[in-house]
Amino acid sequence: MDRKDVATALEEVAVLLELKGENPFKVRAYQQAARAVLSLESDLEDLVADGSVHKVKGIGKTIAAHIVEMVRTGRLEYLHELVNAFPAGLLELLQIQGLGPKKVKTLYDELGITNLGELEYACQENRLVALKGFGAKTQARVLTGIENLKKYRGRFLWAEVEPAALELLERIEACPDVRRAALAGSFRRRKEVVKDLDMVAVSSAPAKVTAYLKDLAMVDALTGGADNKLTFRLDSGLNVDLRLVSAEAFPFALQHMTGSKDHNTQLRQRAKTRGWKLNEYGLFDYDGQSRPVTDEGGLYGLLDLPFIPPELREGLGEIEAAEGGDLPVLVEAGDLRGLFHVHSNFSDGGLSLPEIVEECRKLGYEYVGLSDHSRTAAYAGGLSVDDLERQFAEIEALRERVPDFGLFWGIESDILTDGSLDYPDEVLARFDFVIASVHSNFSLPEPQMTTRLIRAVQNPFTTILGHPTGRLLLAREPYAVDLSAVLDAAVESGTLVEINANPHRLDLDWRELRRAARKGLKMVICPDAHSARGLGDARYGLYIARKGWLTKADLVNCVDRDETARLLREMKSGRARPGGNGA
DNA sequence: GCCGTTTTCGGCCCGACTGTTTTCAGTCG
Repeated sequence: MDRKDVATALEEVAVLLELKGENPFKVRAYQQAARAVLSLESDLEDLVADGSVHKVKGIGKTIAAHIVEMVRTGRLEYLHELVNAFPAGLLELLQIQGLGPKKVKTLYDELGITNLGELEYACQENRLVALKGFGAKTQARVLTGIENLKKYRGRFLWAEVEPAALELLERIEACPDVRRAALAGSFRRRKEVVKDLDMVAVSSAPAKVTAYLKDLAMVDALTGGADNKLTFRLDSGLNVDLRLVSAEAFPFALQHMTGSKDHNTQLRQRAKTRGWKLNEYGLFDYDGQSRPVTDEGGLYGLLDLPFIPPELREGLGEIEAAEGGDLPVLVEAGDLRGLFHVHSNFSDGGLSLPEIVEECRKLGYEYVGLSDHSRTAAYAGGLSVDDLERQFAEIEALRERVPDFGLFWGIESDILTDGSLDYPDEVLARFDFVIASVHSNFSLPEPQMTTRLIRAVQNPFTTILGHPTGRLLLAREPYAVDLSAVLDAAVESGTLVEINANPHRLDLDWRELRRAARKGLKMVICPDAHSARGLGDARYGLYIARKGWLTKADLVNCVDRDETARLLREMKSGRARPGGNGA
C-alpha cells in the first residue's frame, strides 16, 4: 500500500469510529494521522523499515503499528473488524447531504435502517419525524438527498474514466483482430461527466474480438450486443459500447459515435441539403455511392467544413462558426505559462513551498501563484496573520534562491456571509493577488448570495473569483446565484474569474465560458492543487476551457511571467484591469 | 488516539447554520 492507500484507510477508520460513536478526539486523531501520512516528506516504506513511523507528528504508537501492518501486509485488520461491524449499505447513507454519523447511527439504532432503499421507504412512511433530533424538514432534506444520489449514480467524472479508457484502448489496439481503434462519445468530447464509454474499432472478426475481451482482466462481463456492436461492463461499473466497422466506414463511424446528437443532426441536415445522406456507414450521394475519406477531416471537408474539434461538437453553433471560418483557435497545453491557486503545507496542502516551485518547474511553468486558505477556514488550517508573516518571510527567501522563476504570493480568502473578505485591508494589501471563494453558508437565498458574490468581486483587493458556483460534480449542486449578474460585475470591475480545474469542480462550467468570454471576461485556469498530483489537474481545466471555446487571449495563464507580474501590480494599484474600463 | 510534560492525565480548533429545540446537537467546510 502506498501513502495514499494508507491515508485512505485511516480516513475510513475515522468515519467508522464516528459511526460507532467513539470519542471524537480519537476520530480526529485518525484524521490527523491520515493528513500527516499524505504530507510526509520522506518515503513511507523507509520509515517503516527503520521503525520511525511513530516519530512523525500526529502518529503515535497505535497508529504507527497500523501503518506498519498496512505497508507490510497490504491490509489493516482493525479496519476490517470495523467494516464488518456495520451493514454494507450504511456507509452510503453518509453521502446524503445533512446526514452525518450521528444521524445515521440514530437511523440504524432506532429504525433498523441499513441502506438507501430502506431509508427512502421510511421517509415516505413519515417515520423520520418521530425521531429525536429529526423533524419534517430533515425528512424532506433526506428525501431530496436520496433523489440527488440516485441521479448521480451510474455517472462518472471524466477524470475517473480516463485511466480505464486509455488502458482499454491500448488493449483493444493490441488485439490481433483489430486494425484500428478509437475512443468516441462524450468521453472524446470531454464532457465533465460521462455515463458510458463509446469506442469504434476496425475489425472483421467480431467473434474473435469478443473472445479477446472476455479474457481481459479489466472487463467484468459482456452484457450483450449483436455482430458488430459489443457491450460490456468494466470492473469499475462503467459500461462500454464498442462498434466494429470496416476500414472504409471507420471515419464515419467515429464521427457518428462521437456525437453529440445535436451536432450530428445538424451535420446530417447539411448533407441532406446537398442531396446526400450521412450516416455511420458513409456519405452517400444520389445513386447510393459512398464517398471515400481517410479520416474525420475528410468527412467534414466533403461538407465544405474545416475539421471541428470533438470538444466543440455540442450543436451550439460550431457548424455555423466553421462555415464562416470563425472557429476559435483553441488554447493548448503549451500555451499555459503558469498557474494560480496552489495550496502549500502552511494550510491543507501537502507540499512545502520549495517543493511546489520544483514541481511547477518540472511541469514547464514559469511562475506559480501560491494561495493558502484564510483564517476563517479553520477546518483547512487557514492562516492567521502570524502565519502569514512566517510564510511571507519564507517566500522572500525562496525568491532569492530561484530568481529565474516567478513566485506570486496570494491567499484564497473566504468570502464571508456579508460578502467581505477574511482579513483587514492592510493585510490584503500585502498580497500579490487574492482569490475570493465561498466556503461556507452555501444555502443563502439567491438574492443574498448574488449580492454576496458581487460584493466580493467588487472588492478592490479581489484579483480572482474562486470556484464561482461551488458545485461538486456528482455530489453537490451549485449554490443559488444569479451567475450572469456576478460575471457582469466581474467584467465591470476587471476582476478575473477562476476555471477551477479540479475534476470534481470544473467551475466555471464550460457552458458559461463562451458567453463570459464574449462579455470580455478574463479567466484563469487554477488547479486548486493540494499535492504534486493536484498540479497536474490543470489539464482538466485546459480541456474544459477548450470545450468552452476559449483561446489564449481569454486566459491570463497564457502570458509570461513578467507580463503577469505587471498585470498583478496594475490590478493592485487599480489603474488597469483586463476587460475593465481602465484597460 | 496523540501530545506534552506539570511523568500520568487533561486538553485537543472552530464559526455558523439548521432544525430542532426552549438552550442545543449535528453537520459542514
